[in-house]
Amino acid sequence: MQLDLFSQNDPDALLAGLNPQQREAVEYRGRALLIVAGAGSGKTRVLTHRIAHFLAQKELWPSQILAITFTNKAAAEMRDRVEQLIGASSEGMWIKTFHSACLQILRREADRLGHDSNFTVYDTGDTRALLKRLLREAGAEDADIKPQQAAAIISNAKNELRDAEDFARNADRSNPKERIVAEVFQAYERELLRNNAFDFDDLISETVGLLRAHPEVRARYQKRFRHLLVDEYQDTNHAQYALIREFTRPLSDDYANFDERTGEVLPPAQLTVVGDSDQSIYAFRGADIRNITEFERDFPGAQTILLEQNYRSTQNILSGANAVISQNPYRPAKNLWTDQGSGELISIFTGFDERNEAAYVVDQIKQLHSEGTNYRDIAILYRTNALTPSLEAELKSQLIPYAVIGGLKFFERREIKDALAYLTVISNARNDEAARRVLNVPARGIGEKTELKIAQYARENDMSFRQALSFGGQLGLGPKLTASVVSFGELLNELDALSATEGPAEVLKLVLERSGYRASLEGSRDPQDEARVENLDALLGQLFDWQANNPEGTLADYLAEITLAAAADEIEDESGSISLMTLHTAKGLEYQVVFLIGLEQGTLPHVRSFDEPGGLQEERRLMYVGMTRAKQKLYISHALQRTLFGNTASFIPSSFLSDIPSELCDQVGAERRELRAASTQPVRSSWQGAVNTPAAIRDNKDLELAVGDSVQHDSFGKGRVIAVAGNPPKQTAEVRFDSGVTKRLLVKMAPITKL
DNA sequence: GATTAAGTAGTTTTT
DNA sequence: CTACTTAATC
Repeated sequence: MQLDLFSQNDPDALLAGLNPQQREAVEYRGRALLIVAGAGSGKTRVLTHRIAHFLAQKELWPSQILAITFTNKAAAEMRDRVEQLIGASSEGMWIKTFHSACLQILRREADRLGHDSNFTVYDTGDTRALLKRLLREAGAEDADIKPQQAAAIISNAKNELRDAEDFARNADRSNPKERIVAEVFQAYERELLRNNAFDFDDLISETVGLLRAHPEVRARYQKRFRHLLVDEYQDTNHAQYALIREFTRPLSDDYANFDERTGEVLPPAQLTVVGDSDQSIYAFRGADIRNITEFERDFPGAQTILLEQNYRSTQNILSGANAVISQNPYRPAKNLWTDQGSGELISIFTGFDERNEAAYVVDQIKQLHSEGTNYRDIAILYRTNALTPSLEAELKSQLIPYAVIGGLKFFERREIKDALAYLTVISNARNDEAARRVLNVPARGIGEKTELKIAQYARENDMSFRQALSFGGQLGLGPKLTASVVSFGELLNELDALSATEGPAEVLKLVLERSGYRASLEGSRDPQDEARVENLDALLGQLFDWQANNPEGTLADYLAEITLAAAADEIEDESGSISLMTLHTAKGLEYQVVFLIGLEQGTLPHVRSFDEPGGLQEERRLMYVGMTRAKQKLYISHALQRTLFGNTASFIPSSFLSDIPSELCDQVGAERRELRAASTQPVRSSWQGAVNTPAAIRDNKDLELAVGDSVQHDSFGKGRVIAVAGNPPKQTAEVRFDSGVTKRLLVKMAPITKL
């Protein structure tokens, strides 16, 4: 405590231990500062020290600072570190993601946009479901537009700050696809408003619209936030860029803010951004790399400071990553270095297939663990979520604790979405989507026909779906159905009333009981429903925890928080598990040991990137991000064949692999050169050590071969069986390959197919 | 209108 | 391979 007070009173103490560039970045004062921070160069340290320095110098109060991070987890960490530095609470300081900062502003200002402050935030699933209905109603079947496509088009438009009218004006009317999207876009906006909802992209774009349309609101927030700090600036899209501008552009004289003591006109808020164009990996989401490359033009007089010393990785890892990223054209020269020494070589493993690759990875993990590495310091990273099953199977069989971060989410399960839909319609009576979702959950005998009648009645009488339930008697339904509809409406009203006095967790508990949902699952014969009850209990437990941490939190707060949660937010620092996640999720994180798997042409770089302009460069940046997550040891692996979505295909090693200088690598498994030539027996000798579970090896089942049969071998190519010996399962076949070599192969296990 | 069966289409990355 | 839609039957 004594020390904390000391540092608070002594801004210079905040500079101790920083390198000259970091120190400059902390001390710089001016309208705009760009910190170009290479991977692992201590940017969080610089940001937190800069904030603490402002506070220690008494230049700013905590409440005058707005810091934007990429995930809630990063925000929490930044808050912790600032508080440690200043030895006091950072109360009033906003450290949030773009989305949660905008959420808070919109909650406050919702009425200006025709929404209530308890509006619902639609996630991608909600958006897709709504668009699906609208597309159907617009008769888009023959136009062949999938909800996902429409969602992507609309999302892109919003990220460019183009609204539905704008889109319709510029749409190509002769193109039926575009005409329908334009039409559906407008209907979608109407529905969002009617449902008292915003989607992900609205949170940003509507806030920008709000600040532009209401100068007095903009002036108010500009007066409040005197300094804006933005992390991961290279991944901002146009809407986010525009938002930053609204916070930092001068106000007109009519709305100018004044310093209350001196009467001086207050200048606009100052801006600090941190980023690294080499780590820009969200172009698909509209991130515009020009935001960072043209920063100095956008903010005249801006200062740029480069952080090039890396404190995270060994020189070998760094050199490897530099070698890969330097293949990218139009890249500002950067020279990341470390004084930590060369460290271990990068291990590169060639697996026969994905199971063999998984076996190798898990084998290494077991060894690392036995040598004292904690599980939590190990991560396995991959390009796509589809690569996890083989890893999970192997980790499970070897009893290694692991956590898949992101991927198929808990909150996407049907029963969870049902329960949340109940909470949504209770918290936001205008939300028809949620009401319709649970109309017949559990089964109440209310089907599609009745649902349409209710919806129609609601539309004709200009009321919400939920309100219309009370008028069930006027729909011309049978007595049984009418009672069912009306009592469902009463159930929602009753739960709504309870939510005024009870906390969100109690409400959920009552929802599950009084709706009969829990009872119906418990009484079901379907074995899946047993797991569903457990999941609901897990949700309930989680909500009770949340309520304990957020005693003032409302249902709307809870629902928004879980829709805005990022994958990385799931990571528990105290866990004793290794972490599995995509390269995207891994951004900003670091681990002692990193396994980068699936380094094949088509996986990383991904096939879908091949025909996108700049796609390959973005893939290379992903590779760079992945490699630079490793502190001590980096393993990279690829498989010669992989079974994805049911079919098996051969893959050649990623072109990124050959960009890594061979003197930095320790080639485990077959030599790359030889594999390409397919001239030696590649795998057997090399991966033997890694495989300790025969089950993980390929199994040809009851393949029968006879002399004269033609076979295709994954490494050796085509060949002809010249002899067969022994009996299954140890039967061997002697095969003469077209290349001239003759091999004896175990029929059951060899990577061969009969032609 | 519910339940089950068969068929079909789709599979990057995410706030 | 699976998740989802459609079709057929109770």
